[in-house]
Amino acid sequence: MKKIALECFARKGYHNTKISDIVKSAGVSQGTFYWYFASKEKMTLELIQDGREKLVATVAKGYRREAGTVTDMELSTRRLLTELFQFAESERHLMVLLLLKGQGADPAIQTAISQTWQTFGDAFKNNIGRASELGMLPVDPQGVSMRSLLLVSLIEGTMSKWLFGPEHDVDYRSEYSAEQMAYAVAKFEFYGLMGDPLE
Amino acid sequence: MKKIALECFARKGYHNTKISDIVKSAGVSQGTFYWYFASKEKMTLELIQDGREKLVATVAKGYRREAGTVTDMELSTRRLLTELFQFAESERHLMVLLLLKGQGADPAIQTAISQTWQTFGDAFKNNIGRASELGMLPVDPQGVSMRSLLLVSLIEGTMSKWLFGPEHDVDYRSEYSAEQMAYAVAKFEFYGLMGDPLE
Amino acid sequence: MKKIALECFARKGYHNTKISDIVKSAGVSQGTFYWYFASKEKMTLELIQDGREKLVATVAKGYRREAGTVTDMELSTRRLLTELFQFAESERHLMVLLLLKGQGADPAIQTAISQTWQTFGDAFKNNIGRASELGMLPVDPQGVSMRSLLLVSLIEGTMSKWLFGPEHDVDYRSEYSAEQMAYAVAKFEFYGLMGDPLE
Amino acid sequence: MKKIALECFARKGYHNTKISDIVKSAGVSQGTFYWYFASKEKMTLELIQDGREKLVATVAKGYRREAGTVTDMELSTRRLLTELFQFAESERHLMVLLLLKGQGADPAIQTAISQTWQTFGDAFKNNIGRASELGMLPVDPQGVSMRSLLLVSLIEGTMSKWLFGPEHDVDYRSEYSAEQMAYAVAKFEFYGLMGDPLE
DNA sequence: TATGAATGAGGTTTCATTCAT
DNA sequence: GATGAATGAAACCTCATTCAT
Repeated sequence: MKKIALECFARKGYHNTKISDIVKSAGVSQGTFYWYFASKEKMTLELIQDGREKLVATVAKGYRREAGTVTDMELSTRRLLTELFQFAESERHLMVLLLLKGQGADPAIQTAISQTWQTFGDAFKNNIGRASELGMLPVDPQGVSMRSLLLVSLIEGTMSKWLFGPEHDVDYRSEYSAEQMAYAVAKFEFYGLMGDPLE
Repeated sequence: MKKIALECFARKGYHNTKISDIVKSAGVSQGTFYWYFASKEKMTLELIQDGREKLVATVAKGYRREAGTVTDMELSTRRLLTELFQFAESERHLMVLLLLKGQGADPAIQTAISQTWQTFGDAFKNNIGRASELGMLPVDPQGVSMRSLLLVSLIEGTMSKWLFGPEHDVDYRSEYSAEQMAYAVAKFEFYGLMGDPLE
Repeated sequence: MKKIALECFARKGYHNTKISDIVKSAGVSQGTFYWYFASKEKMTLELIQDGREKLVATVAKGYRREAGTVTDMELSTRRLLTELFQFAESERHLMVLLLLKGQGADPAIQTAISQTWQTFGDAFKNNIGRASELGMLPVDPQGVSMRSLLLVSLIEGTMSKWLFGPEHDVDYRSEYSAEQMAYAVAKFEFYGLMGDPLE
Repeated sequence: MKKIALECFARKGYHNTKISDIVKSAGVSQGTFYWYFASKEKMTLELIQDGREKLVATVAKGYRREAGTVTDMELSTRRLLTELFQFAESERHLMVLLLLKGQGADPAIQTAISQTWQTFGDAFKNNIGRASELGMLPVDPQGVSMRSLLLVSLIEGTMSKWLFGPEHDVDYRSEYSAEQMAYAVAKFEFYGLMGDPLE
């Protein structure tokens, strides 16, 4: 039932998904929903909690960075991004909740989503910090928080647009593969628009 | 009344803002709302339409790019971004609707918001295209669409995080000024993490 | 609408009275109920509050006791009880809520009813206290609280049985008039079963 | 399970006690309830039936009145009341259902409770009748029904207030013992407020 | 222009009861 | 005997919208 609810949320948003929609799709009665979940809100929080765990696991799995040259760093970033984009693709309905449709929901849900992204962002912030200390990145007087802000914005934004396109369509498929995205984003992350993409 | 509605939407989201909230804040009666607007949805669409015009005007105003060196380009980008961040700051309530809280709303509203961002993105896409043709940017085999995707994601994301912080709080104030953000984003846009920020 | 609700409560009890019953009797829509009252509970509390005020006013009106002989006291008690029984008869629906049907309701309502009877009981307690001090009543070693407990129990109980009969029927009418009840209760109050009722 | 149900009813009232509450307290499943009882209502009726039998037995046990003087009568009344108050104390949860919380229940249950009290009242009525015939009580032109009404009201009311206090709290304990109550009520019953309580 | 009482469809949630295992 | 998942009717309540004044 959770899976069905997730799809409904993805397609119609939190508020526009009625319990009756979910149970109709699941082929059970209204009462059954309340046998499994205390309320609509509680169920959504479970959904987000589940999603957060998967997302964090993916980040942890992707982040195997051996210290070394900038090229090593770029490579390992590419590996992480590939994992991330692949995960996002395989969990579109979850991502639409986390990236977009949670916005219309109730405060408790918003908070849960924000925390998820904060956990996500922290992983990147730590990494940039470590890389700076190792002298692999130029020192930034505005500190690590600005850089991680830029970085996370970039990743969240590209993920969202790659998955759902400009219209936020759940069934949108980009012309680019997860690997291509990871390559392009990693390149941009390190070298910006000036980076030689052919290199 | 529009202004008040915008603030309500910004604070509570579209669905959680009731007509009765708006009119109570405005000090008028329910009926009066329906004398001015055909419906909640229509009013919101007006709000977005107004916002789109202002946003486009700001982009148009900021984009005065004289062809020249990459440094010229960076400079003019910085000017545009400064305008944008300043505009966003002065129109927080509008931006929260466009960037975040429109997500919970009805399809027509979502579409209007998407179109607004598409208009926004097109301006950047055209510019990158022209710059590539003039040989100011390395040629990218994945074309201009990937680059504008990255760029717009970066700008939208940083704007959102700068304005509302990690918790999406309407009253959040960043430690960075609009100018600082514009500088950092422009730098990152052109040179990525490797760009020497002290240069 | 309050009046209609009171009658419904009187006939069916709090829980067995649905909002739909009330509005159907009133000939309005469900929504209208919620225009006037915040909730079923809030409305019932208003009902009880209104009732308490009337009840207290009646007690105040009836209690004009000039110090004097025991016969004076009995007479003034009879006057008070007459007022009370007449009031109860004219407000049957209120009394059924206060005396009986409030029992099935929610905690807040129960509390409000309890407080009403406490206010009621205090009036009697004060009076017995004063009468004892003036030497009009034999001194009771168990103090005034036992006596007022007995007295209030007697009055509440007889009122309830006189109004609604053994079956708690709202439409029950006793064979005794309010005056007859007041006479009998006052007699019993002062002399018990041994009091010569013909005197 | 009946015992547990009785306690639940006593604490929360009939309607506010859910089957799920009862079975949770009993440590069995919902289905088990319906293996033992046909329905919530039927079970409650059983509860009341059981209670009625015990109550009647208590009255029967207490009522051993030898004809004689008024003092004999007062004494035997005191004995009966002592039995009654002791029984009530030992069966608080039953009494709260019979005296108070049955009010919110369904018609069939109300009727069963009313009948219980009628049975109860009849015992007293018969007794007063016999005492009047034997010339032990002054003749009352309003007949025996008024007197028994007063008497039963007094007893039910004092029992209720003694057991549960002004707030109808199941766990309330009066400062008076069952014997003290019986003494005071019997005194009041025969001599009213004028009775010399020290005699 | 402006009011505010009235509407009613539809939302989430409750809970006594059933039934296959 | 006992379970617990499943049911569905019906409850309370919400809120965008209407309309007589």
